[in-house]
Amino acid sequence: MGRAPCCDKANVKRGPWSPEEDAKLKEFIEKSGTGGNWITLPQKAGLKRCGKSCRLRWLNYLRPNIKHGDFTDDEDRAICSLYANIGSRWSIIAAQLPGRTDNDIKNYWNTKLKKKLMGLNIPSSNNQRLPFFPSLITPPQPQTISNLFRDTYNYTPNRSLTGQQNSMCNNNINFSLVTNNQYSDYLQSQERLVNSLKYCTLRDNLLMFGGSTDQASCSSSDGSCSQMSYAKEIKKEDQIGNCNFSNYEETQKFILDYGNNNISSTWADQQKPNHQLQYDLDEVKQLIGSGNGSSCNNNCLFFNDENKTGERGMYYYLGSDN
DNA sequence: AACGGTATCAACCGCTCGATG
DNA sequence: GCATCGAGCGGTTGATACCGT
Repeated sequence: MGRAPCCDKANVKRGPWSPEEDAKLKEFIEKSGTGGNWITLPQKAGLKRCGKSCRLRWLNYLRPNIKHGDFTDDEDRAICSLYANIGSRWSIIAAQLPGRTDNDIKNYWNTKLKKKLMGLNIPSSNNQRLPFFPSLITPPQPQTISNLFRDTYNYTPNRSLTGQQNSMCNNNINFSLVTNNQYSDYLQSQERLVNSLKYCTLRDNLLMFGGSTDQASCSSSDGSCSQMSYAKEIKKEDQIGNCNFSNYEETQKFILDYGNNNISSTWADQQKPNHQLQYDLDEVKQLIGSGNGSSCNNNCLFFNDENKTGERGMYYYLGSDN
């Protein structure tokens, strides 16, 4: 048995709202509020509409300080950065953009922004290296950086699902070529990576994610840093796609800022690490290779480390050690 | 002017989650 | 612990505006 409908669909009006209905709803809510009950609101307001419809109309169109259209470059950047990190969590993204609704952002993303950022050529056959990078970030780029991202595009769609789940240190979220070879998933991952790259810049051979291009460099201790300081160490022959760190010096230390993973906090809050931990290369390799769902996106390295933190699923910022 | 294809976006649908009894 | 309900969410749809031929 299916769920009971939220209202009598035969007796409610559907489709576009008339100016009269808008005025009625606006006047009622401004006068009486929603009362925390959308289901009974239309009856009280004298509207022949479903409560859900009223709620949507109010939240997306009638409530004060709503902005429509004309997204700014800063808003574009924020949307892309957030999408690259958390995916299509439109309500969370909207919460970071005052005056914007989740519906608006979703529509904007699906109809404009996505296309604006997608300059991708779809491979005509499997195992084909994908060209994409030069069209999105203005050349010339330092060779090491180019190679870093080019190497992430060794697409091998026929790889087996068996075996260890490799985390992908490619500045992407859930770039799961190994665990999921569905082509659509691959495209989605690509899209997010492209979105990340669109808004990264180079400063002193460091890769900067998010924020404005003139954002000052910072130490890894202040928590606002979004730099991936190890980028300059990557060599062409490194196998970044499966997190092979073989070209790192064994004595190299990784500073990992201990962050929080409270998704409901504001975006700014999530950028503030609480403290730092220091790992050597072996530890990092071990954590990444543990197969416990570890992953890497933007400058965040996700893994479980119960030994040091006593908690699971926390994430860390890969900071600078120099 | 007519037509077909595409883009846009408001609105809907169905699901999940948390609150409540 | 379970059932029920409403709010909220993300995906999808459909009307229509726009554009090219």
